[in-house]
This record gives sequence, C-alpha cells and structure tokens, in this order.
Amino acid sequence: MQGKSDRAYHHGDLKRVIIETAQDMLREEKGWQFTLREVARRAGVSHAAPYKHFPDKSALLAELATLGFNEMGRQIALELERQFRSPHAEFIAASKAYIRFGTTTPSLYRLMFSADVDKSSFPNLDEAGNNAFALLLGILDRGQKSGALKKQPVRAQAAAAWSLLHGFTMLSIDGQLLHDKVGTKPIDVVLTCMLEGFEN
Amino acid sequence: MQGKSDRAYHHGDLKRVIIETAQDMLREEKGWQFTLREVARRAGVSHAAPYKHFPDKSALLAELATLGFNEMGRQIALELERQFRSPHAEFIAASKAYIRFGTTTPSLYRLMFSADVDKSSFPNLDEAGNNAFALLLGILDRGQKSGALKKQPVRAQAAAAWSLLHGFTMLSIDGQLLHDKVGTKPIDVVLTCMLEGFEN
DNA sequence: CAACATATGTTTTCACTGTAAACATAGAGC
DNA sequence: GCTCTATGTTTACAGTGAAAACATATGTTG
Repeated sequence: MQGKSDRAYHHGDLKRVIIETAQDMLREEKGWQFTLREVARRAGVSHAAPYKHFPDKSALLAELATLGFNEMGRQIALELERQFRSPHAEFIAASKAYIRFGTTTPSLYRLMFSADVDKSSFPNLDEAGNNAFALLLGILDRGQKSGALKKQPVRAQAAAAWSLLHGFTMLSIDGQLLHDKVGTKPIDVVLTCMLEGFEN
Repeated sequence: MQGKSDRAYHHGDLKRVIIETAQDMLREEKGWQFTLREVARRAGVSHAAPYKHFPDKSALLAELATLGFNEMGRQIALELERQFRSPHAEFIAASKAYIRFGTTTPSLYRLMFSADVDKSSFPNLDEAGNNAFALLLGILDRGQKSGALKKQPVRAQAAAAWSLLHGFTMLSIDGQLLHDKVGTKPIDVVLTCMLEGFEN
C-alpha cells in the first residue's frame, strides 16, 4: 500500500478525494452542474476513475446529499446539547441551526431536496433525512409532554414546523426574503408566528 | 404569411410551439433535463431553430418559470373571486390553491424556484414572482384591517405564510409528507397552526 | 413593383459531456 | 511466487449546447 504518494497508479484514497473535491465544487459554484470530468481533473486522475467508485453522477450527488443530511443533523444535535430555559427556546435554537445550515451551504441544501437525487433509489439518503426529521419530532414531543405546546398529533405538528423551516430556508437562499420585500429580521417574526400557533 | 402550413420554411409560430413543447416535456419528465434538441425534434424543426427565439436554454427555462408564476397567480386570483365568510376562510382557500398548483405541476413549480433560473437575469421572472406575492400581501392586509389578524408588519407575516406554503408544497412534491411519516391531512393541521399564530 | 434588409429557418462544426469497453497494474490471499 | 481482484488508464461513441455560415421568406422602402 503506497498510500498518498504523488504518482501512484493506485491512488489509495480516491473515493474520499472525489467526494471532497465535489463538495468543494458544490460550494464554489451555485449548483451541481459541475462535471464528473472536472472533478476527476481536479483530483488528478483520469476521467473514468470516478466510475470505479460511483456508478454514475447521480450516485455521487446522492452521496453528497446523504453527507449533507448527516452534517445538518450533527449541527442541530450539537445545538441541542445546551441547556434551555424552555421548550420554546429549544425550538428556536434548533430552528436557527437548521436555517443557518441551509443558508450557509445553499447549494448543498438545495441538492438535498432536489429531484436530481432520488430518495427511493438511495436508501441511505432517505434514512439520513429521516434521522434529521426525528430530531424535530423529539423537540416537539418534549414540548408537548412539558405542557408548553398544544397536544396535537406530533407528526402533523412536525410537518408544519418542517414546512416553515424548509420554506424559509429555500426562500432565503433564493434571495426572496430581502429587506425591502419583507422587512427586517423575518426569521424571528416567522418563528414566533409558528410558535404562537403551537403554544397553549 | 403562410402560417401553419406543414412545410413552410418559416414556421410562423415557432416560439409558441417551442414553449408549448417544452411545457409538455416538463410535465412528462420529472425535471427540466430535457434537451433543446429534443424540443426542436418534437417541434419538427432543426436543432438550431430554437436559438432564434431564445439565446440559450436557461432563457427558455426562465420563460417557462415566468409563465408558471403568471398561471399560479391566475389560479389564486380566480379562487379569490369567491365570497368568503371570513379572512380566515379566504386565507385557507388561497393557500390550498397555491398548494394545489404546486403539487399538480411539480416540475414547473420546482423550476420556478430553482437556481437554474436566475431571477436577477430575467426581470420578467422576478416581476411575475412579485405579482404572486402581492396577492398574499393583499389577503393578509385585509385580514389585519378587518381585525381578524394580529397587526404585525404585513410583509413579515407574509414571509411566514409564504415560507409555510412553499415549504409544504416542496415537501409534498418530494413525497416527504406521506401518511406514515406525518399523519393524515397534514395540510389542514399545518394551515391551522399558522393561522392560530396569526389570529387575535 | 423591384430590391434589399431583417427575421427566421437550416446545415455544419466545435468542444465537451456521461458512460461503456478494453486494457494495465498494484496489492491481497493463496 | 502466482493469480485474483480492486482500482486505475486509454480509447471510443453518441449526444449535447452553442456558434458560424448559409438560405429563404417577409415587409419595407425607393
């Protein structure tokens, strides 16, 4: 195993490098129109090499999306480790972490919800998404049990919360929630509206 | 002007035909990966002909998105012509029309909010989107003036409502709000949640 | 009404893409 | 040490968006 030597016929760690290169390009450009060949070029391998690790481009995109859901979950979970004075505060904190993830890595976030990655073809992706959703369910469930939130079917409540967060994030990425259109600090207003609908 | 004769060198109405063909393909496939050449083939013209009407593919997509916003606005406006017992009912009706448009023409709806159509490059597109947003502003404004809704900055309230609708629509299209994940009739729960946050 | 400018078509050409197939080589297990 | 397999490379192909050169209607103008 020659490892990372510069001119090894067998790269040794190509899959990781391909993923990281693709992640870079996803950040640099504003979408996932980057070509597999360009990824290969930047990784310093032949244009066919990536196909030894991913059957096609959509498989690579699915991998990026899966990693994205995992990372998003990690960031939200990290936020949730803090102590909160109330379920209200916990919900706000998690929501802001969600929105921050989306607006900080817009192309990735978009990719995660794009029709170009088919969840039914990539079970890992579907699972990663569900794990993130479970965090939201947990927050609302705790809120209901504490009496702070209305007792509603928690999954329906979660659908509402997720819809709001997803919509807000997407519109923000889109630049549709700029000041002159929507006023200042829409994030707080928006989250407050939702919570007032939730709370007792 | 030979008009629609089958074998005219000058088609006479190509732009419209190209748009309609592209609209068809947008409905048939699940995205806008269709090629300009395929559009041309189906329209029965050479593969370069579309370039006489659209500088590039993104311009055609922008046109489709613009028409989409206009059509969505039309459908919502049509719904609003009815008489409503309350601002509440009016909001619900408009929301359902919005969501229906999105879930009925998912690819088009996705395109309208895709990064592949750059609003800053296509002023018409931006304007069409703003017109649709204005409908929402009107509903909330009337609701506030009637005393049914809280007096909040109406644009911020609209941001919240739009976020919820957009998120719900996108997640529905994505198949993320299916029964086992989220319960029955999430649409009603979701809209109710939001409205309870809005109302006095 | 003839001539021409322009709008709208077609053909040809190009660089590039995703992907498949054939081939090469390094490392792992026998 | 030999072979198998995983992981590379090279070569090949059909198809793409787009530009350029060319063709033909159409409508304007003398």
